[in-house]
Amino acid sequence: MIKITTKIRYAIRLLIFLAQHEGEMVFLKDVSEKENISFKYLEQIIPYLKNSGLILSKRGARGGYILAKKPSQITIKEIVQSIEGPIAIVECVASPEYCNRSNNCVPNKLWKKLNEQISDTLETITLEDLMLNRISMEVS
Amino acid sequence: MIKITTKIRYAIRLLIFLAQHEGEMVFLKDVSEKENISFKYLEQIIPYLKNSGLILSKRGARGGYILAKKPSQITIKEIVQSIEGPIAIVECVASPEYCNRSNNCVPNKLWKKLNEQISDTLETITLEDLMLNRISMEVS
DNA sequence: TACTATTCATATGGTTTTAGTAGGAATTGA
DNA sequence: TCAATTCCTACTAAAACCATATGAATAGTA
Repeated sequence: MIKITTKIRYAIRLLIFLAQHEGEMVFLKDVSEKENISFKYLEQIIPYLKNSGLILSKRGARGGYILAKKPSQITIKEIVQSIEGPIAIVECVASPEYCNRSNNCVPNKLWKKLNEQISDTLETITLEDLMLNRISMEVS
Repeated sequence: MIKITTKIRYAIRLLIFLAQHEGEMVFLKDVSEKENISFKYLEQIIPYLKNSGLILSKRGARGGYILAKKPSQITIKEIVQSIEGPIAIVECVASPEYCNRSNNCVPNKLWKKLNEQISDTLETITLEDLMLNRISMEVS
């Protein structure tokens, strides 16, 4: 049903690593080794984060990556969306024209609610929150 | 990331159909035609719902299906779980032994929170709520 | 200049999941 | 006996997922 892909999980761990080394240029090689994630796979994740303006890069020897914003200004939602585009647990919540049943579809409201809830939760949590272990388990 | 499969969506529509014909034996053929869902695919979804005690069946001519409980006593969570088992957006929230990082894993708490939130939401909504369009969009 | 370390770009491949289709056996009512 | 229905199981095409592989481009440094 509802699975978080490795791409997203790796992206978050990568960004947390960058956050923990704020100010320094970080080599992907180091992230790969310390976090034990395939270097080549990480390389494929990077472009999404760059295109969304979450990280900056520098090429060549002594190059690397660095956060483009402060950890407190990067939400989990941004990270997810940078990789997978708009959050849509079913097609029709993002594109009503996708399904002609949309108008009088009984379950539609359920999916919309769930979608908003997930979206809201991911939006309220930032990289900084993760770093500082500042996640309350209470339902907000 | 987080997609609702057709199996789950079809199951819910099937059950709503049964709920709308409470008391009658319903032919799968009718559900298939009225809801415009592949008959053969629906047939494959049925066993999950039967095994979870959500529906009862009668074989042979003039057989069919009927809800095993009142719509107010069937939660969306039950339906989802009947098809996909425990709700776990990442393996480690259901089976901590799955990943040895679990102990000091920074994102873990995020996934746990999101998982619980989804699980809670699905648990509070019943088939009856869907039928009566009784889904509030406010975040509870 | 040559070398090395790094990012960047693109192609390829194996496995699993998804979303069905298909055929026929078993059961039951008329 | 027949027709209508559920039940059971096998098969398949396409997509998604999770990588691996190769090499080009870039930049610092000796």
